[in-house]
Amino acid sequence: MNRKCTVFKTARFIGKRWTLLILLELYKGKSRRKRYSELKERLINITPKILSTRLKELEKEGLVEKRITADKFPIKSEYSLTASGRDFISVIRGIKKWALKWDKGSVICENRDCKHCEF
Amino acid sequence: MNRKCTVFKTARFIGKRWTLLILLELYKGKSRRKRYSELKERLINITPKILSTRLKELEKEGLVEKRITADKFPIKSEYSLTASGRDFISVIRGIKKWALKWDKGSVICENRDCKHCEF
DNA sequence: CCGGATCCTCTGCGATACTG
DNA sequence: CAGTATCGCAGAGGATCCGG
Repeated sequence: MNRKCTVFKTARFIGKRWTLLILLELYKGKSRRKRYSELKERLINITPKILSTRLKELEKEGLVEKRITADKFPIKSEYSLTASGRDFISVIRGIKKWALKWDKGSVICENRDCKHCEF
Repeated sequence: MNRKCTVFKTARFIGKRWTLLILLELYKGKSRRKRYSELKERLINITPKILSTRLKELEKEGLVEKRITADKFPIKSEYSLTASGRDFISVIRGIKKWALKWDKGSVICENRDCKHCEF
């Protein structure tokens, strides 16, 4: 396994800031589409640059699908999880399961215990 | 989930370079202990600084156990996976499984297909 | 309303040299 | 043998302004 390895790249990928949060936010609504502004509003303190960067990365990796309606104003762009994106949630669940098993469960996420996180 | 969240921290953690490789190297020998120099030799191109940094991080996170014999020369320090470290391999397997499922399986790891990786 | 473009800072990581 | 110390670069990430 080197830096070309998919597993390694995937690990680096999900290690980036906001990536998991964005996936979670899209997952919360199941397959419902979310507007860019909607995501920005919910992801407290995220900057527009990072959000658009991450969305592009996720789109490129095939976890997120973008749909634009440019025919009429205002232009809307909506994002949703693809099949692989939804499937990826199970990977995150694996991480969470491991984290909760080996202590670390006391840490809170935005004032809620990890145990009650929607993941 | 914010930057204090364990899941998020874990994700960032495994996203660091060499971390997975070190865990794999320690896993290869099952519970066998590995010397610092042994790890350095096997992990091609790793610098001593990064190796010692990662080992400290892993030790701090409780995935790796260090044992030193300083009573006689030469000083030996040996590393091995803890129970949580061994358990973490399953998380990596989850990542691999996902990666192989959604294409990406064609990428090679040090001239071997991911499918044949020991993880 | 949805981003792109810029600029700046800060950290990760690597190379090299050195030490108890 | 098992690490530190020092330097420097490149990329991640943030703030802010600009444009279709």
